Amino acid sequence: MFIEMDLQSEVPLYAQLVDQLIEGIASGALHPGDPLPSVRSLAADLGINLHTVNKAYTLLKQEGFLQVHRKQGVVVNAEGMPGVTEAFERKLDAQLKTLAAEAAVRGLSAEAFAEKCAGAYRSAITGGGESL
Amino acid sequence: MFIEMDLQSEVPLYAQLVDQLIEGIASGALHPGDPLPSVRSLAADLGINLHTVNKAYTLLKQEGFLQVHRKQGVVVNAEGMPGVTEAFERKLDAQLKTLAAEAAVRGLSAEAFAEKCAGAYRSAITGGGESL
DNA sequence: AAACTGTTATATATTATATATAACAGTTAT
DNA sequence: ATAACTGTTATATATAATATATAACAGTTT
Repeated sequence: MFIEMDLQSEVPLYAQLVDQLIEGIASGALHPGDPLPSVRSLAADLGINLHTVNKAYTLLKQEGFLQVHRKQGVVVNAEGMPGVTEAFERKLDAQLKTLAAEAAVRGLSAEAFAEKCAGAYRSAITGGGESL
Repeated sequence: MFIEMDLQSEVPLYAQLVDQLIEGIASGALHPGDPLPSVRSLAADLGINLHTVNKAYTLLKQEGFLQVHRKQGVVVNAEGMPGVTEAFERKLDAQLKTLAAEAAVRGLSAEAFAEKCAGAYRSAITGGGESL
């Protein structure tokens, strides 16, 4: 598995897992229909509790990223990913505004900020290594 | 005051206050040297506790956004704002990557994401109203 | 002297996070 | 069918984060 937990991080473990699974889908490491490890085996691999994994799976299921087939277990939603909902747009706008404000105050130019954002998108869909 | 607390938000009150003060500086509503309300009066205005305001002020002071003159009280750092530190760059990169990954998975194009980011920066430095 | 400033200390209540153990119904493989 | 697995649910516990309440202190300001 390409997932690693940072026990020192201020980000909750279940949130780290949610983020990394979405990044896995964005990068193409995970495709619609792909099976995911069971809550117990993934918890064992990561050295965390079963319920922490289950919380992440449940959140991703509620948002439409994952499905649970009674047979195959948990899989990446084979019917496609959720679109740009109003709730996501609100979250995106709010977080971008907070980040942009601090960036501007610290003297990061609009162009430099834009390049950071573009790089983050590129990094997300290629998975990992930064380009220039 | 231009600050409003959302008691229903999942974002902690002290964090909402931190964000809105930084946005106030970014938009030009607050300038270096400008005095801020006392922890007691601002807490009373917002209907929250003195210690919640103090926590926000303390964080902003540690990061270099605010100063406390024994006479004038708390002011926006008159010696200028902190620059782009490595810690901020790490936080910015990590949060942008998370947001970009979800945006990409949901089908938001690189161009649409870039425009959202540019709009957030514009919105931050003008303060509020969205442009097109 | 009175009213204010940030700061610190102590205490309490609520919620979020994470773990532990156990059990259930359904599925898969031996 | 028995055993091993699946997600799911329930219960309990421990720790940390968040927020409030009350009080006090030293230093300013009026």
